[in-house]
Amino acid sequence: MEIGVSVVEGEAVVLGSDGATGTAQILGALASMLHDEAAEVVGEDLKALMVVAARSGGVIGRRPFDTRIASYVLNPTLEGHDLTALAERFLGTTLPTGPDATGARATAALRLRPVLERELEACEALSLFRDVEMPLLQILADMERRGMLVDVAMLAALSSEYAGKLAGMVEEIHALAGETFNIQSPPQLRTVLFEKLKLSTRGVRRGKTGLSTDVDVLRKLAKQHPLPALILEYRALAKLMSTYVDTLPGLVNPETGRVHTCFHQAVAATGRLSSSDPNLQNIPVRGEEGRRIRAAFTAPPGRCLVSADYSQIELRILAHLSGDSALVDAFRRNEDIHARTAAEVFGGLGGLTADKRRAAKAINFGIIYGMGPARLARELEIPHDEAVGYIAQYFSRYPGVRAYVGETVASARRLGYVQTLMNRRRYLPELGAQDGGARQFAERTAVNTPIQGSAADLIKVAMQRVDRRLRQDRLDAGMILQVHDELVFECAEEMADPVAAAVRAEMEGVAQLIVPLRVDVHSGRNWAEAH
DNA sequence: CTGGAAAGCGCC
DNA sequence: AAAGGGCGCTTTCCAG
Repeated sequence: MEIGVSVVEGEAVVLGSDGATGTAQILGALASMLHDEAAEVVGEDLKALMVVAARSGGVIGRRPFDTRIASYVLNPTLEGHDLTALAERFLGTTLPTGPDATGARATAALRLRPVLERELEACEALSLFRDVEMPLLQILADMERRGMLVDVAMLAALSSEYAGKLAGMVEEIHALAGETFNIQSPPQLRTVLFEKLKLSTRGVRRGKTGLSTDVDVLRKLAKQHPLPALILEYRALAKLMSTYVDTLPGLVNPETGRVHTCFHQAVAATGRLSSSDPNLQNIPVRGEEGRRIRAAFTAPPGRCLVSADYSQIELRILAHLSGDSALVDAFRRNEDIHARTAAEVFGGLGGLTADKRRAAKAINFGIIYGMGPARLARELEIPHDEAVGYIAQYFSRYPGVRAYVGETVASARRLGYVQTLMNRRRYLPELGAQDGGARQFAERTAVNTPIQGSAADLIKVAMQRVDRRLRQDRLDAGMILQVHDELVFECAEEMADPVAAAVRAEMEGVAQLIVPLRVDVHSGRNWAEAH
């Protein structure tokens, strides 16, 4: 049996191969229909359907085909991945919309499958689609359904505490400024800093509307006046308050007492997942207050959280892709990579200082992102020519990386796209742009995307391996979160050790790169402890 | 009133 | 020259 599915306005419309259409409003009926594992379900946004089906014990066939994700794998940055756009692009038909058009839309989904499959085959991405992205669909649905427990009382306590602190800071800031103004308004703040207090604007960057007041600028200004530092402190706390402390409780599902984030599988240009409502991929971790918020993400009594994150996965991928002998050597010896770069760039003499390591870390990341000397100079607060020297020294010590960067950009210009380890493709038409700025941006993207995107490939495969292993071993543990290089599980407290061992083994064994993959695993009562 | 741009910032 | 890659969310501010 073949079923076309179109999810319109959150309502699943099912089309049987006999052509009969119907709106499945009763979830039980839908689930039983989909319980037929022989069914081949074709449609868009199948994850929503899987969440529904899983609730009633149903499955979505053996070989689901999601048209949106197929389109995304073919060309992630294209504007429309919806059925209407795909029908236009691949079938040359204009699809009707609305409640009466569901049958036509489901039919289009069925017709699109063979077309999209041929396209995927043509760019050798069929395996990525069929063996990685489609199996991930069910895993993400399960993760969303499980959700994560949030200690709302803890957040409420933080809220009162922060409210008091913020109120005090507002008074202090207004007193220091000599007037009351909206601290959260960059234009008003700009007036206070540069017109009223007449702070020096030397070296202050400009945005589109005038002088910037962002964190870098305020840090510089802090040397002239006590106000900027206070603003920074206020902003940090206000950010935590409005984005997390006061918002998260409202996103807790009253039936489960948990937050059920939505993972998006066809959004990020590199192949990464994204997360929303709430975004659990940007929960604070740095700083004392950040960790207090993270600690509000917990496991229920008797259970605990296990977190496993890849160590330096992007730099390891750079080592693999470039084959640079020094970089490969460093990882094979399991060295501290930032210390190694510090030694290479600054010489082994004088020993490793905290400053040197911090600088080396900035350079290591800068290379991945295609950083120029100006940015490095700003970040390290050093003269521009010194930054130029460091970058030159880096490339002379890691010549394989230099060659890789050059070859990657050249190949991208020739082909018009770059690819990841699993043939995820990203087209970069801007490489041929007249506008130098746009072209350089595309060149940085050409270098970064294979690295970031390959990391995304690997962790997606890892998710599948770990999920299968946990089921095989009958471990009472469920994956609940993915944060790009980290997986989080909830499990029975006494199972933490075997879960950790299984997770580590599956993650480290996900692929044989020319350097080993390393995973750090921790467990705890809450996410801060487990990190 | 809503929508969107801009600025800013949390994470990897 | 305006900058390192990728996201999502908040607030402000202004236009419709």
